[in-house]
Amino acid sequence: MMVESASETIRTTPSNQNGVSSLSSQSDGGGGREGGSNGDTNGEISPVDLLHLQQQQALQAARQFLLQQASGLNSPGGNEVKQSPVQVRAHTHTHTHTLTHACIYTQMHNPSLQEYYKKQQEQLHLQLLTQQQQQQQQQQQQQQQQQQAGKQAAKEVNFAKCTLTRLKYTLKCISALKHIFSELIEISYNKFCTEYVLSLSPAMCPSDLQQLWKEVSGVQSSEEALKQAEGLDLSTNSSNSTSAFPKAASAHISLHSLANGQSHTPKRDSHEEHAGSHPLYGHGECKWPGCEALCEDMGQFIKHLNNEHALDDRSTAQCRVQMQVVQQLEIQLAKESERLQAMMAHLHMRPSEPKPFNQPLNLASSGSLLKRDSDAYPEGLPHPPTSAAAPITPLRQGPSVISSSSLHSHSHSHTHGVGPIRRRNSDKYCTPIASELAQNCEFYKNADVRPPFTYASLIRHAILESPDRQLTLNEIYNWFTRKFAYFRRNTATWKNAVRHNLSLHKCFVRVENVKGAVWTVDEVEYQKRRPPKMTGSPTLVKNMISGLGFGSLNASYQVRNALSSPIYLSPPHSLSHTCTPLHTYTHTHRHTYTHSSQSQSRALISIPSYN
DNA sequence: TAGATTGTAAACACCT
DNA sequence: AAGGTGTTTACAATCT
Repeated sequence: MMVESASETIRTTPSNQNGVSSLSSQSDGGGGREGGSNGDTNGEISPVDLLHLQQQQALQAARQFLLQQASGLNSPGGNEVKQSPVQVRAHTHTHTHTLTHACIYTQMHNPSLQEYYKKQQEQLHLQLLTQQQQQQQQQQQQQQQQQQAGKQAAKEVNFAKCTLTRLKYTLKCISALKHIFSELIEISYNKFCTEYVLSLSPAMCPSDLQQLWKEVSGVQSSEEALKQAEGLDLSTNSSNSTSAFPKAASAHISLHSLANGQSHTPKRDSHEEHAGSHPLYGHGECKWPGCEALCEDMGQFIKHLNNEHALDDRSTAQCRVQMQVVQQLEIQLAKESERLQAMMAHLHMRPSEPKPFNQPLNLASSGSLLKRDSDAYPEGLPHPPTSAAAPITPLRQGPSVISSSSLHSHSHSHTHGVGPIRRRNSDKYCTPIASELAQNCEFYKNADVRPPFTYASLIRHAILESPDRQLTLNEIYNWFTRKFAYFRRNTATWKNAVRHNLSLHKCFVRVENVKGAVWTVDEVEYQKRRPPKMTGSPTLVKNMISGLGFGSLNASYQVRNALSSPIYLSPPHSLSHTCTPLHTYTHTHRHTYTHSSQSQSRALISIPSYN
């Protein structure tokens, strides 16, 4: 970003060639003050002012030239450097410094430019000498004019001499500055390399870095680079380093490839290489770390790859560095993910409560509680992601996640001032429970956040997720505790709610089994539940439609009911009912049935046979 | 505003 | 007797 803005500024700078007044206003390196109305309103410029201007012009020219040294390295054939330094307008010193660093980072990794840079330095020297001569000539002319004028001649000559002395001194300073800059360029590059690896490898000790860079970099020893980097003022350069980082980072490490989970291991397989695209080739450049060689087409790139990045010690070392980079990024990702979960868990947890998030949780350990946990995820059913790399977006629907700080207040029985949590928002927000759980599996496992689903939908999900589409009550309990950290406490409350829901909703059918009673789901009854109207946010509706790939609201309407647990589409039994027009449903008051009638109705319900 | 839905609590019965 | 399971009722909050 910084580099782009810097180059943009550089491009626009030459066009800003204004008059003297503009120059004088810009020439103040520190202030940047407006105006420049320092007395020359009559258009008459005194020799002293002229000398002063020339002196400043010399300084600005030097600054601008250094700028062009950095920015012009991309276009060696450009003639900008031959432009008269007097005509060049300079930026403020701070800006120049920043731009120079930004450009340095992006340019100096190419060793082929070193030679060009030396030539530019020679040209700079020559130009400085020429400028000095011109200024001396102008000085002499002015002195003659002053002598002809007769008045204050001696005084002005003395002043001019002093100015000339100052000018010479300034030129010396510029020359020295130029030398310092040339050294700084190398230092900055090495410093960048070191800082970049340090930023990616916080766990790596300097000796490791030294070893890595010693193996990879043939330009300068890493020890030297580290020494020089340590010698730099990090505080003053940090902004420049940071701002210049993205472009520079891309020069060494193709982050695009990293994002795709690809390593930079050279693919020497001809099949890979001759494909339409290559992870190491993009935008006409070789993406090999630190290469950026221009290749017109894939064939040329392949040739370049085989020639320049063949299997040798250097490529192997670079590969090792890249592996370290990827490793560190993965570690960093894991740490950041853990931090995110901790933050989210904290934001939804009373401070005084124990943190179940910290409990070691995994399916293997918690699953031991289950009798049939080994077949809890049969093939053909969507297994919830267990990888820590699973996308964690539990709060993308903020209101759907209920603060558990209020949830825990249910211990105060019937004190509804703080009150138990009502109404899960999953239905309202049309979130398919299976996809939600699949996406945020790890989050709900670890964070003490109440899942934004009703007990009924959760129970149904648990039952239908099981291989036999049936679970005992205890297995349902275990599913809750296994899937949600929130249900690992206050067991009496939610277990009672589970039992309550199982008994209350006709969609849950109790079946006497050999091993005892198991619970199944009657999809017919479940679909009969009055669907929430789609009067919510149009965005939610739209997202749901687009997310599910259905084109009509009616379809999404049905899908919402069928896909509150998408896996349930698979049984033909339930599938046949997902197309039932839901608006024709007439709800029956559930509280009116008696125990006997309920038992009777249950007896009449054919038990779904998913086997 | 009424009715439906949902969560919570509790009482009770039955079973192991 | 204790605990688990299942049923039912009551109440309140929220939503339609």
